[in-house]
Amino acid sequence: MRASVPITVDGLKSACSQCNLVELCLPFGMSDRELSRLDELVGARRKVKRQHNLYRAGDPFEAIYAIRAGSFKTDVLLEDGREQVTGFQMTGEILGLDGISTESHSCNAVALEDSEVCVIAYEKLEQMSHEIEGLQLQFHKVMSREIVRDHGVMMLLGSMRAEERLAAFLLNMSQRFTARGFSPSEFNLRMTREEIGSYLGLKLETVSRAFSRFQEDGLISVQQKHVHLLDPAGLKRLIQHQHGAR
Amino acid sequence: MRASVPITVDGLKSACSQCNLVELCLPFGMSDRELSRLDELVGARRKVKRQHNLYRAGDPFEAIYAIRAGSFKTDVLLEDGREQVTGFQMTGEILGLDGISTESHSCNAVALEDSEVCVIAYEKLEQMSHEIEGLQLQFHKVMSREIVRDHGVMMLLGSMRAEERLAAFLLNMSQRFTARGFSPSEFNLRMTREEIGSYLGLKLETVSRAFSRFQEDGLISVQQKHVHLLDPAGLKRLIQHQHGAR
DNA sequence: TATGTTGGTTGACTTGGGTCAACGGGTGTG
DNA sequence: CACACCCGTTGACCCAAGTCAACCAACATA
Repeated sequence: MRASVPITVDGLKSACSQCNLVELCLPFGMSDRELSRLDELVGARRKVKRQHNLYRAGDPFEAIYAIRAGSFKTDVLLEDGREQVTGFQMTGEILGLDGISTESHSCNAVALEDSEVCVIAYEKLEQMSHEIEGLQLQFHKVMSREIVRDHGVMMLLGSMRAEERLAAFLLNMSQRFTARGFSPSEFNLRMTREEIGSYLGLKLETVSRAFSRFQEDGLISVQQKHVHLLDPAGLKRLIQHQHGAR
Repeated sequence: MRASVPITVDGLKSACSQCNLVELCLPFGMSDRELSRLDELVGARRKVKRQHNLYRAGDPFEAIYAIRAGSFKTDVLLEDGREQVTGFQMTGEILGLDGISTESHSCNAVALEDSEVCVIAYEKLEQMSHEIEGLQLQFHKVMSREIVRDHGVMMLLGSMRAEERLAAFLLNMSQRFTARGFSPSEFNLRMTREEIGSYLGLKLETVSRAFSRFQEDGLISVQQKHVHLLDPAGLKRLIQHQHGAR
């Protein structure tokens, strides 16, 4: 199994006001004055090595985390060992919101590559939300966005066929890479076929076959984790007109 | 199609401090003093007739809603007409949180029976959250609970077989009816087989067959929307040991 | 540089749940 | 009170995706 949680707290404070992820992360839309006050909020950074947990289901909830570098997956486990990946998170996205409701985390967060997060003590966030106008609103928006995103995944899992799911997944990845200044059409996935499958409610073989099919059809070219979207419009079309779907 | 939105605003103010849903709803865990201040927050009640929309995807976001009586479903639609029910909501539960992120609603909320909601203007909620200690925390918990709930549905859609899904659904309904002081083992569903199917990612025929199967096996007795859980432990077992699942 | 291990692909076969169709019972409306 | 329509049930058939298995490529470790 995985090694236990490595807590590597850097002494250096993170500065939101200096961070190039501002327009993706919690501080989005806040004034300069508010931003500088926000710097107090972010306590420290923490490095998480590939395959290590940022937190586990059942851990007491104390902080939320903004991804500064790298990427994560979150998953929930059933008693009988079945796993469901509930999301993949990239830089600027917030992890740990699930923990607020019961004051303990309800899922596992695992780094897909060596990563670094900003630790935001929840108590402090609550307190500063009372003071900083824009922070409360922005935090609510972040939570709301997570809810909307989850509804999208439910749509995908509940009413799309295998190839539609993968197409939607690839387009979503593309869009998120684009928002981070990377190529919309060419990127390296950080997760395995099995993790993609778990997220999409499919077996890894089905994911692999769908990749191959897309390649045959000239929609993409894939080699291992490297994906090149050759015909994004074609992928979109695939989702819209269901081919006789469920 | 459905009739357009009927806005029936009662003049009478709702009083959280007088409401018997306190321990289920937004005010949960707040002090008496805080509770009485909360009464200002809830502007008016609004009645929504069966099959009518409380709000629709695209509507500008202005308020969230606490269900005072009745029940709702929320759903998202794809361009090609596919529908996915994202949730069923009962008294004391909060609707509309999806709207915060983009300032417009991302799903439809439809009453499953003649219902009534408390209208909570979002602006006012924001403002009062700055002032009332417990309100902000409680609101965050409500949002977080929604996220956790959605993860549960993703688990269900992504890694359970048809009968497991229905069993999980029935146990969830039972638990929620219990929390509202109704029988844990006998209740009337408010939604059709098709709506259950959409929620569970199944066709209505499959839902119907699973109901029949459970009845044959002596786990439940069903007649139309009336359900009697004869062997809840058996239903739980059905979920835990997958019978050779996907 | 060898070597084990993990991740990905592909094929052959099986099956759970979707599809199509017929039918019967409830219920809400005029 | 009657009629229509919607809702639920059941059967027969089919297909998308799961299962099982073999194999290969990449990569990490010795």
